[in-house]
Amino acid sequence: MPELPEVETIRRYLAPVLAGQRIVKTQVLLPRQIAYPAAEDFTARLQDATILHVRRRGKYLLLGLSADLTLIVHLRMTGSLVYEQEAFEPDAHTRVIFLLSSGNALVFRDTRTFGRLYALYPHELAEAKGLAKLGPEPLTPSFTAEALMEQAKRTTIAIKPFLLDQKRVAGLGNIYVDEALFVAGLHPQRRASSLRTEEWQGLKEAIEVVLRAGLADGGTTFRDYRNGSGGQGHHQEHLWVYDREGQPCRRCGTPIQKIVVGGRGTHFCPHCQGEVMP
DNA sequence: CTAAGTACCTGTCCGC
DNA sequence: TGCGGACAGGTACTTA
Repeated sequence: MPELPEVETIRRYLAPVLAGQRIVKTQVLLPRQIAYPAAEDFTARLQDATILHVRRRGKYLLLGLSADLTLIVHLRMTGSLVYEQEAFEPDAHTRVIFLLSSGNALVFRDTRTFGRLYALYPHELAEAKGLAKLGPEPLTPSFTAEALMEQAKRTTIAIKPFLLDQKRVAGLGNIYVDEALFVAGLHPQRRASSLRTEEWQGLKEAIEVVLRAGLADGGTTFRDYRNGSGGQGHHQEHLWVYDREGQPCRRCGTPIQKIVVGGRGTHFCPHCQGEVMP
């Protein structure tokens, strides 16, 4: 579900409302979603910790706590993290509840239960397997066309799975990769190593454009995504290609096609997005 | 090392 | 209506 714009939307809402609050109690309803440490130790570590700040890296939410602890949340496909200000009853998909000193609660819900939570001390950060390996963060100066191009020299894969690999760029998922490739005018099955210098520059800028557009709309909600206050995003109303199979391209009117690339459903305009072999 | 396949889960939708 | 199968926004592990 959530990609960089969705996770960042959640972060922006939660950061000011959580800062300064103490975790009064942690209730783990589905222990297997606690990746590290074991659920009992997880709750013990968090007991009475104060939330200092809320940061993000790629699709990981990083809550900096007192006592040098970091509460890490990865929402994977269907997770949500919502600040509940009314009295609430856990529903069928409520997995973890953090009761806070304000009397409100931070609630982790997850239908498919792929999401993972960690409470780590600095020397344990490698327990969050993907976190340390993340590539450059888009929307920061570390993200450059040159770095992308350099990565592509050593691979034979198509540009679509290339961009989905979090080690190459952090935070992109299936929606925004399809959107970025449309904006850049690149066919998803092009070999990454076949892109010319100008195409890498255009792709880098397209990634920035689609991520900023998603952020401006508060993310994309198809079904499960909710922002930090439980609301929906609106970017699904402005997508170029994703989930638009058979509908006319917003640029040229040609029906959007859906194919499978790297095992993932892939939407593109056969007219606007060039050739597989340029 | 890369790359591809599979596993992890629940829910929804589509065709029969 | 009911049922089986395909598919879904992501990652980690295994295998070649």
